Amino acid sequence: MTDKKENILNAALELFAKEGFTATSTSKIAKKAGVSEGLIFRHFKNKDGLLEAILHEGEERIKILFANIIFETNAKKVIDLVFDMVLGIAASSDATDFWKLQYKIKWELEMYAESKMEPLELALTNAFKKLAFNNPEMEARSLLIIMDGLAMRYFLQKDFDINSAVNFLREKFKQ
Amino acid sequence: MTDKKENILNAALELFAKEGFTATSTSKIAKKAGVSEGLIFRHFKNKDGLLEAILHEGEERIKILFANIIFETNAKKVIDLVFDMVLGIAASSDATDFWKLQYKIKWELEMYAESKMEPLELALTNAFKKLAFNNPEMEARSLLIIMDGLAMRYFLQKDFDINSAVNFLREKFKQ
Amino acid sequence: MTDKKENILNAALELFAKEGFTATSTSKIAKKAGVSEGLIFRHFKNKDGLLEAILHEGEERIKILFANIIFETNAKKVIDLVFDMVLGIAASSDATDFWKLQYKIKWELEMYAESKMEPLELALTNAFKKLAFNNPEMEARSLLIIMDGLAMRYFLQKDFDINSAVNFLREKFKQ
Amino acid sequence: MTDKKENILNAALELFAKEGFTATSTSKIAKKAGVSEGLIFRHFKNKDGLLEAILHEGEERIKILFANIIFETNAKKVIDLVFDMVLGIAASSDATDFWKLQYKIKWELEMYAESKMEPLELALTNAFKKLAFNNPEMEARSLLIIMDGLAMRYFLQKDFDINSAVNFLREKFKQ
DNA sequence: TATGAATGAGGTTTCATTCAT
DNA sequence: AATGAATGAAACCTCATTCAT
Repeated sequence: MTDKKENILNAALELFAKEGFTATSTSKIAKKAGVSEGLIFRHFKNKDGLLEAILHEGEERIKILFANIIFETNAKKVIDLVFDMVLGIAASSDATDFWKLQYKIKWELEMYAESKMEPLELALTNAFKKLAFNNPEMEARSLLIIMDGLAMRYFLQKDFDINSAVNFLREKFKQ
Repeated sequence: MTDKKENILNAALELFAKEGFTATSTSKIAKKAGVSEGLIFRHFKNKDGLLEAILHEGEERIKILFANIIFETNAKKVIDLVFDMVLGIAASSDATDFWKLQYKIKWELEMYAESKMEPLELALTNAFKKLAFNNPEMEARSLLIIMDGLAMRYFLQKDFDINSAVNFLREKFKQ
Repeated sequence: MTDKKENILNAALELFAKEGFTATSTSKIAKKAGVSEGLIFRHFKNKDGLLEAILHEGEERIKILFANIIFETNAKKVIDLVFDMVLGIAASSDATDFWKLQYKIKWELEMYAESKMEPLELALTNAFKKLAFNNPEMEARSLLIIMDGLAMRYFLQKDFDINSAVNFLREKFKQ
Repeated sequence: MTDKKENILNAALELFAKEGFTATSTSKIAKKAGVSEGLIFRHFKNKDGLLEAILHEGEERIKILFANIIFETNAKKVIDLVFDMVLGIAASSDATDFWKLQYKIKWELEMYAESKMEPLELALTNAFKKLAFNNPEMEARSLLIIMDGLAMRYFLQKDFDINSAVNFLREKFKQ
């Protein structure tokens, strides 16, 4: 991948995450990337293609992130890792941009990537089963719902204290 | 308020909730409302002014909704009512539009109306205190975070079974 | 004439003089006049009609102004009065608005009301003839041209010292 | 500069001069220039930017015009050249458009470009000094005021005979 | 007489996209 | 691969004007 193509991808990720897909114009992206507007279309065909490319790169990244959790065999550790993942979002501005885009796009395009989450839900279900929870499926689903709630707050509430919230909920899932 | 003004407000609410604020053009709103485009600007000055008007109406509606919970004295009932409220979202398409807009706008404009939620958080804190929970503040906050997670799933995941999720989590908060 | 009609006329005069005819919207006039926009059209049929009304009032005012000069029999006094008239423009903000509008409209609509000036030119020609000038017609015409130049500077040049310019030119016409 | 950019500039100059800045729509300019409306904004950002570009080109043109007068050392010739300049306006339709725009814009935007005229006023003052006039500063200023008066008449009065007026006034300044 | 709701045409500007180079 | 000129459609908004009350 050429430098300029990367620049476009990075600029678009940042802008889509900050302002949303529709509200970000290709000209703004080109300017931020230090590139002519035409080049965006040469590389990605159209604005949708650019988004697709970003989302595709995102999927790869998510797969890697999830892999670390899915291949964990210690049940308690699995649950802990899920909570850690949320804390990880807040750890780097890069990760923040990345996840914020994922959520913003979800809302703007109204699609919840259930399939992407499935392996994680399965891993969690399995962990809760091992820990002899009554309803491991629902337990797993609930945990992921909470993750979404936490992420939402972190992204949208200026002074949200994500650490104490995560710690508190972590305890709740140790029964 | 004249009929046509109402029509505009209704059309805009529906379209903003379905397509988002930026992606909805004033001409689309006018067409749906059966009204000339200019009338939107006569009544609301701006597209922003139209949004503000809708959001303002929304605040009033939220105040009423919350009042029913806040003035409940039975602690267990308070918590139950919060869960019921989430179920209420799914009960009518009108309520769905209303709440979906609230969430979509939050994401598009990146603002979490913390202040609006404060009275509810206080009422919940008080309820958990009465029920002798260890950390009533965090318990209340967590419950609201979960509400956000549930709403998010309901709006974005096609086949999400909100009822069973709510029922399961409801139990979790009975310790 | 009703109060409100007068208000419209005054507001329009002021705004047309300040911002020009095209650049002044009927809604701005209505707001400044403290009147509904519709009333402008009730009284004056349309925006052009409003301008016409103002211009018509202006003609009356000009006739009166000119009368004082035209009926003067002392030749030297006639010339002096023309110079005094220019100084008079600067004397009151009301007169400034009035004349500024006359000039602005001339430029915007590209019409020089020669006929309006004819009696004045005739009076001046006659005065110069009495004073035995070689070419009284051209002398009169030149004086009026100078008046236009002076007015233009007064209206458009921030720090223009109209008094000293008038005094200097006044001497020039005493040969 | 591309052909189309030039076309826009020319069309705008002509239309602004004929109809005024506010009254000329960008769509009219585009049509006359044989160009898409969007191109105006790509090249000049704004309608204001387009005007600025025209005015900027105008300044350059004025500088060149004035240079010929300012570097003249023969005092009588300097004064003659100023009168010639006015006659020059009427000589070509291109020059007419150019100067008409300068005047129209002055009136529409209410700004007299004193600084632009300063070098000319200085040169004239110097000329009158050399010719031993009593008050060379005022003499120079008056001459320029008269130029404005002449230009105004030429542009606004249908049948104005600029030649005889210029010739007459030219004599007046030979004392 | 006076208002205020309403409109349709047209205004400036932005946008995604194409194309010649 | 990369640019920059160019476009047409559509965006938001303003305007003069009409009409029912």
